[in-house]
Amino acid sequence: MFDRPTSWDEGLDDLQLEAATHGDGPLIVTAGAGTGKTRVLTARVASLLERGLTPERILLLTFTRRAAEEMVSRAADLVGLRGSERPQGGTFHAVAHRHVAAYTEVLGLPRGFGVLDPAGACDLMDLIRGNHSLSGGSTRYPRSATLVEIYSRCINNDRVLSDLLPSEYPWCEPHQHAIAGAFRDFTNRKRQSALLDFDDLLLSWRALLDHPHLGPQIAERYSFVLVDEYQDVNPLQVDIVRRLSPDGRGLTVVGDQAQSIYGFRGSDPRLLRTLAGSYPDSTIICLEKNFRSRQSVLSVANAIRPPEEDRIHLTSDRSPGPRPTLTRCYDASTEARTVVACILEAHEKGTLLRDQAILVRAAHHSDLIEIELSVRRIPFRKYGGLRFLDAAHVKDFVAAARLIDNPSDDVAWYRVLRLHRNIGPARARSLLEAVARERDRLALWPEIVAGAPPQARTDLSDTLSGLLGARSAAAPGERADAVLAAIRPVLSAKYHDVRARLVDLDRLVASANVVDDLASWLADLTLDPPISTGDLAADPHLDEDYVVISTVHSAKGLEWPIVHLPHLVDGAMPSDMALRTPEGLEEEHRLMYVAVTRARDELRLYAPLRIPHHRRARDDRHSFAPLSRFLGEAVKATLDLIEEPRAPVRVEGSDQAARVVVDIDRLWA
DNA sequence: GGTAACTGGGTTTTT
DNA sequence: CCCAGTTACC
Repeated sequence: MFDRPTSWDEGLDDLQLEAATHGDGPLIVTAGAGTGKTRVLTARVASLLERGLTPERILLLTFTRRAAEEMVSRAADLVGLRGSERPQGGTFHAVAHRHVAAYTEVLGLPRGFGVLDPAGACDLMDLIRGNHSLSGGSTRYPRSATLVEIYSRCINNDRVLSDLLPSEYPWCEPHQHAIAGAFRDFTNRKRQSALLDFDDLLLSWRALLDHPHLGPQIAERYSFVLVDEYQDVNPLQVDIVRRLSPDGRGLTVVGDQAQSIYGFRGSDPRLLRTLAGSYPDSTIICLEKNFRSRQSVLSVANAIRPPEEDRIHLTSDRSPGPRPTLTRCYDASTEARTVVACILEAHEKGTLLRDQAILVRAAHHSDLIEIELSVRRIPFRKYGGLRFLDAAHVKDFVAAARLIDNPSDDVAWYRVLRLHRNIGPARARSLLEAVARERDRLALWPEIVAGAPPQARTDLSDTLSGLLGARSAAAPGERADAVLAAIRPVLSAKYHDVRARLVDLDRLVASANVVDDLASWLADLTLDPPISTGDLAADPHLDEDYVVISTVHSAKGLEWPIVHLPHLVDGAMPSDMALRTPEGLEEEHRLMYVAVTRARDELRLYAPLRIPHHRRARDDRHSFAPLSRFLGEAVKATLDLIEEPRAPVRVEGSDQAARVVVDIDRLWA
């Protein structure tokens, strides 16, 4: 019946097996870091499939698309399922997009709606903030990125602006009225432009599930709904899950409160804790057996695991392994040299570069390390931080491509118009006013050109006629090609380093060759942006060896034999940006826990005495201790593991500060 | 009235 | 390095 290379239950321990084979009552798996929750989910999907459940009846919601694909395809392989018959899987946003796009009429949405990414949302907010006395004058107004953030928080946490503002954004409170006006305008403009931002996707999905007939019908399509990383859902996503499985039948949720690190996106660790209460007949399985790390790494992890109700204590059968180290460095550049020296040392002892990762709180914390790596010609790859889609030229291209299918898209128009010389914000705005959104503005391009300043007309008409021409190309690849051809001249005029940028775009265009239609390709690109241009490259060399640099957030769910954690200094880790509220510090604490538990064998902590940016705590922030309490815990735990410290080691222990100096000679080097 | 070119201050995390 | 604010030019 099934062609089964390996059994899906192979190597699972009793608890994991229990979770994987659980019946259809609500199941909550609390899984500490490295306890095999991915394996459990995969095995559960495989076991359901083996029981004969049709793949379409299973929905797997994950945090990244990669995780979904990995689990779904592994489960399918385990039971020998082939081809197109696969369970449905994806991020909340990707699945929302799928459902919403299938029911546009019911939702009163335009058929060819576009997806507005966060950067686009900022552009739109920029476009309208002037109308709401949120710019100009001598006052300092919230930046458009902040406005979008506030907007998103209101939606994802179901909180009213007047309630959210005083507690979370007190300095914006004086502008509350203007902000409310801007938000109203913001939603209107999105509607008029046939655009849905990330929040709208979730809102629309929830609305669809609330539909009296369709909602239950859609929910009943799935006998089993599995949610990964539940600690990172926000109230809006909780609503969606509840509607997909009102009584909890067939619902499986996996998560770890101590790894909830997306508060800024509205998630709240309490949502996992209170879930059991809302499904009274739920089964809770708690996984504490760690299969990833050496005991010495776990000792540090357990020491800093934030005290929660679940009392998870990780244990491992693996040998203790080398003790974690904490290295104090004089400043950030000493630190950079130290980290790189450690990487090289491990490399010479036989650890591949790609088995080592450098994890940082904020993308720019690795700046000096990146320089040091480049100088020493050590290849590295960076995840998190600036994304491919954030590069100006990529945004230009995507905007131009969006106009083809959706000529009412104000955000895209605004960007494309401003690409041209002598067209700035003000002219772009007035040109847009000239042709009503309801008409096909791309076909009416001569009207737009006529309104442009004379110096800009030739370029503008070339671009716009080129874009209109692109529309007649049938294949998505050809269309993308034509779009690039249409904007190539203006790009050359705008960027002095066009050549490098065109290489990126050529690669992007090439990837459009294998898709069915351009609009959904753009939506996919927006919902799951490639992390770097490298991701678009056809075939990465298998023998390629590089160090991974990643933000802790982007490292979630991943592991490496050796993990380096630099920049453990107040202001950086924990980030002083997070210290506005007590919950902020708690989340930083969990972030540290996530970082530490990425290590399989070796953990190396680095703490510079000073960092380049001399920012001081502001009045509206809680002042912080010289060394935060969780680093103190890590230090103590690390010290406990050091049997014979190499002198000179100095320890100053108090609740406020505990520090070790291991590499004191570095100070004078 | 609007654009381009320059200056100075500030930099979290991401679907 | 990106953004906002300023100034000099069209």
